[in-house]
Amino acid sequence: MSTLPRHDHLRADAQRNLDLILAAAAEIFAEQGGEASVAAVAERAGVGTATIFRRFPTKDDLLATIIERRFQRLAEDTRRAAAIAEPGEALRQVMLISIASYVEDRLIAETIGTPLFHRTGLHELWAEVTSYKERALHHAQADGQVRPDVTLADFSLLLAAIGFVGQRLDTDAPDAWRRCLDIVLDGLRPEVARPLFGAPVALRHLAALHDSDEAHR
Amino acid sequence: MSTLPRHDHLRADAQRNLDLILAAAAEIFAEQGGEASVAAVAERAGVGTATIFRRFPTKDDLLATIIERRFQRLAEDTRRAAAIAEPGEALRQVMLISIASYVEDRLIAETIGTPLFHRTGLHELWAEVTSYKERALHHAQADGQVRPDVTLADFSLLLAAIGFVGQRLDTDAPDAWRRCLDIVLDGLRPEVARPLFGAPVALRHLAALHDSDEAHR
Amino acid sequence: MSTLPRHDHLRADAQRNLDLILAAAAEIFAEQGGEASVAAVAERAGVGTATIFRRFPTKDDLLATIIERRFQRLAEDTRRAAAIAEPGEALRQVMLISIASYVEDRLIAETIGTPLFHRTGLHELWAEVTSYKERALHHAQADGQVRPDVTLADFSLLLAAIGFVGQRLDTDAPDAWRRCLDIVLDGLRPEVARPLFGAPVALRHLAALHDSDEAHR
Amino acid sequence: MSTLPRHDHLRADAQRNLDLILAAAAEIFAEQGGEASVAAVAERAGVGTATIFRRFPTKDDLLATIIERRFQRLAEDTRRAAAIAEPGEALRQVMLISIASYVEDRLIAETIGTPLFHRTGLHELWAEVTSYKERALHHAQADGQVRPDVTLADFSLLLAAIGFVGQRLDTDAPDAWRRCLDIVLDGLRPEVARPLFGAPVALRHLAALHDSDEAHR
DNA sequence: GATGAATGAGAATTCATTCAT
DNA sequence: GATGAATGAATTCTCATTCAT
Repeated sequence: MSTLPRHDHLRADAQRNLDLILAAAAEIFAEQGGEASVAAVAERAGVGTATIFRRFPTKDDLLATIIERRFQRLAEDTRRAAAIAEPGEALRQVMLISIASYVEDRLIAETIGTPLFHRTGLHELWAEVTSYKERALHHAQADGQVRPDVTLADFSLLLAAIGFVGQRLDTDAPDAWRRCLDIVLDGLRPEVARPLFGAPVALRHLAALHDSDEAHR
Repeated sequence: MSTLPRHDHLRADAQRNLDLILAAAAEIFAEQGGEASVAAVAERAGVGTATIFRRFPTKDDLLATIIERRFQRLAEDTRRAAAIAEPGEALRQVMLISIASYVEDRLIAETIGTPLFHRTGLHELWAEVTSYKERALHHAQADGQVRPDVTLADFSLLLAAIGFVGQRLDTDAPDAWRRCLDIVLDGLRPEVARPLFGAPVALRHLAALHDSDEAHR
Repeated sequence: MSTLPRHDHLRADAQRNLDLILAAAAEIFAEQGGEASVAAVAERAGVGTATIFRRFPTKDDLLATIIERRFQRLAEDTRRAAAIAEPGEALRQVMLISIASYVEDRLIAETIGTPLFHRTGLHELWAEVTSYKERALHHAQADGQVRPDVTLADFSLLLAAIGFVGQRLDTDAPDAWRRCLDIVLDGLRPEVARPLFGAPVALRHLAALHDSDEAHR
Repeated sequence: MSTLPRHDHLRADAQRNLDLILAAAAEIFAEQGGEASVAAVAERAGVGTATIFRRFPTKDDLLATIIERRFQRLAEDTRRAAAIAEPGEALRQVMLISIASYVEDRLIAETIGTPLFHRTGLHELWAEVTSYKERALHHAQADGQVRPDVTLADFSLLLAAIGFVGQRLDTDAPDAWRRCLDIVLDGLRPEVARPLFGAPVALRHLAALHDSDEAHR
C-alpha cells in the first residue's frame, strides 16, 4: 500500500535527508499546492534537487508520498473522532477534522481524484477515511440527530464544500467557514427536513471531487 | 466598460475568427482554468497563436475579456432572478444561478480577487451581482423565510462552497450539488436557527475567496 | 540609380498613399532608427501594412528608398554649401550640413556601410556627397585655412564623430556638439599642425563607418 | 559591488562553463551589442541557453555582469594613466584608454545612461572613471598644455565622438581614429583657442550620450 | 488597388528531469 | 550517496511577410 521507498538499510545521513525532504515537501505543497517547484522543496529541505529525484523518480511520486502520509494522519484522526461515544459530538469532530484537512493543506483538495490519486494506493486510504465518516454519520442518524435522507455522499460533499471555501479564506478570514458549518449543521437536523433533490449520488463519483486545478501532466 | 476590441467593422472572416477565439477561449478556460495555454485556445479555435495576440495583446487581456462577458451574463441573470416577486422563489433562483456560474466555469472561481479582477472593470460587475444577491437575501429574511442572523457574507460563502464542489463533480455527478443546496436551504430556515459561530465576516474579505490557485500574475 | 518604384502611371490615390508612406517612414526611421516596425510606419501613414509591402517587397527596400531620398537631399545641400565662394565659410557650411544629417536622422548613421548600403545605389550618392566635401576641404586647404596633412578621410571621420555624439545628445543637450566642432575647427588650423599618426586612411574604408548597430538580417 | 554569482566553491566544470559563458558573452556583446540573443551567447560558449539562465536569471543580469567587469578594467586602466607624472602624457594616455574602450566594445557605448546602467552599480564606477579623466584634464590645463575653456563635458564628448567612429571602423581601418585624435589634440592646445560656442554643458546631460539605440529595456 | 488578418520563425524564460563530479 | 549543473520542452509574446476579401 505504501509508495515510500524502503531501502531497508538506509544510511543514517540518507534517512535524515529523506526526512528533511518529506517535511519540506509537506510544508511547501500544503502552502503552495502541487504546482510548487521541486527546486523550492529542495531549497527548503536544504538538499539538492537530485537528492529528491534519487528517492522519488518523479515529482508525482513525491506528491503521492506526501499525500499518502497526510492521508494516514487524516485516517487516524478521523478514526479516533468517529470512536467518540456521544454520536453528535463524534459527528461534529469528524466534520471539523475533515474540513480542517482541506483548510490546512492545498494539496489534499487538489489531488484526490486525479490520475495521481488513482495511480497510488491513495484511494484505499481514502476509503478508510470515508468509512469512519460513514460510521459517525450513521450513528448520528440512528440517534435521531441527523435527518435520515442524507447519504454519505451528501455528507462528504458538504464537508468538501466548506473545506474549499475555508482554504481560500484561510489567511483573510480564518474563521469564516465556521459560520457556514453551523448553518449546514442546522440543515442536517431532522426537524426541518424537506425532501432532497433527485436520487442519492453514488459514492464512487466523489473521487472526482478533488480533481486538480490543472490538467495533470 | 468593455475591453472587447470593437473595430467597428471587422471583416467578415476576422469577425468569424474572433468569435471562434472567444468561444474556444471560453470553453478552454472554463474547463481548465486560466493556466490553460494560449496555444491550447488557438488550437481549439483553429488559428495560430499570433492571431490571438493580434486581438488580445496579452493573455490577461484575453482572460479579462472572457471573464467580463461571463460576468455580464451572470449579472443579467442574477438581476432577473432577484426581481421575481415571491421572495423564496427569488432566493432559490439567485442561488441556483450563482452556483451554476461556478459549476460551469472554473475561470470565474479563479479570477475574483486576483489582480486581473481589479485591473479590469470586473469588480464593478461583481458588486452589481452582489447587490442582487443582497436584495434577494433581505427580501427572504423580511418575509420570514430565512433566518435573520445570516449575513450577505455567509450567504455568498455558502454559494461559493456549493459551487466549488459542484464544479469538481460536474462531469461525474452533475447534479450532486443540488442535494447539498437543499440541505443548506433547510439550514437557512428560521425555525431551526441556533446561534452562529463568532462575529459576522466583513464582505470585503470574500474577495480572497476566489484567489487564483497559483501565484498571482 | 533609383530604387523607387516607378509604375509610370500610378493612380492618383496610389500616388498619394506612396507619398504618405514615404513621409511617415522618413519620420519614424529618423526618430527611432531602422529597427522601428513596419506596422509603426503604416500606422503613422494611415495605411495598412500590406500597402507598404505592395510598393516595397521588403522592409530593407523601404529603408533603402528612404535613405536614398535623404541622401539626395543631403547631396544637394552639400553641393550648394560647397559652392560658396569664401573657402572658410564653404567648409564651415559643409561641416554643419554633414553633422546635422547625422544629428537629425538616426537612419543615416545606422545604414551607410551595411549590406543595405551596398545593395542599392546608395554608395554612388554617397560618393557624390563626398566629392562636395572634398571640394570644400581642398579649397580651404589651398586657401591656407586648413592644414594640408588632413585628408578627405580624416575630415569625413571627424564629421561623423561629431555627428554621432550630436545625435545621442540631441534631446538632452541639443547644442553640445557645437563646442566640439569649434575645438575640431581649431585643430584643423595649419598653424598648430603637429604630425598625424600613421599613414592616411583609404577612403573606401569609410563605408564601414556607418555600419548599422545591429547585425543586418 | 559585484553582481557576479559567487558560490564560493563553484565546481570545476561549472566554473569552466561560467568562464566560457562570460568570455562568450563579452565577445558577442562587444561585437554585436546588447541586442545579441542569449542563444548566440550560448552557442558560442557551447552550452544550452538554460545554463546561462541558471547563472544569470535575466538577460539584463548577464549584460550587467559583463559591463561591470569591463568597467572595472576601464576604471583601473584610467586610474593608472591619470597617475602618470607628466601632465601631457597622462592626458594622452587617458584619452587613448577611453577611446579604446568604445572601440573595442559596443556594449559600453550602448549601456551608459540606460536603466541597466542605473540599476546596477555601474554609474558609480563610471563616476570613478570620470573623476580620473577630470584629474588628467585639469592637470594638463594647469600645466598650460590644454586650453582652459574646455570643460570636462567637452572633453568627454570628444572622447566619445572619436570612440564611436573608431568602433565603426575597427575592422576595416583599425587605426583611422588615431589621426582624428591627433587633430583634436591640436585643437585642445591653448595657442589656437578661439571662443567656443554657447555655454558649457552640464555633465549630467552626458548620460544620454550612451543611450541605447533601442527602446530601453 | 488597398486593407486588415494570419502566420511562422525567433526571443526570453521556467522547470522537471538527467548527468558528471 | 549526494550534489550542483546541464538540458529540452513548453510558454508568452513580437514582427516581417503573405493571404483573403
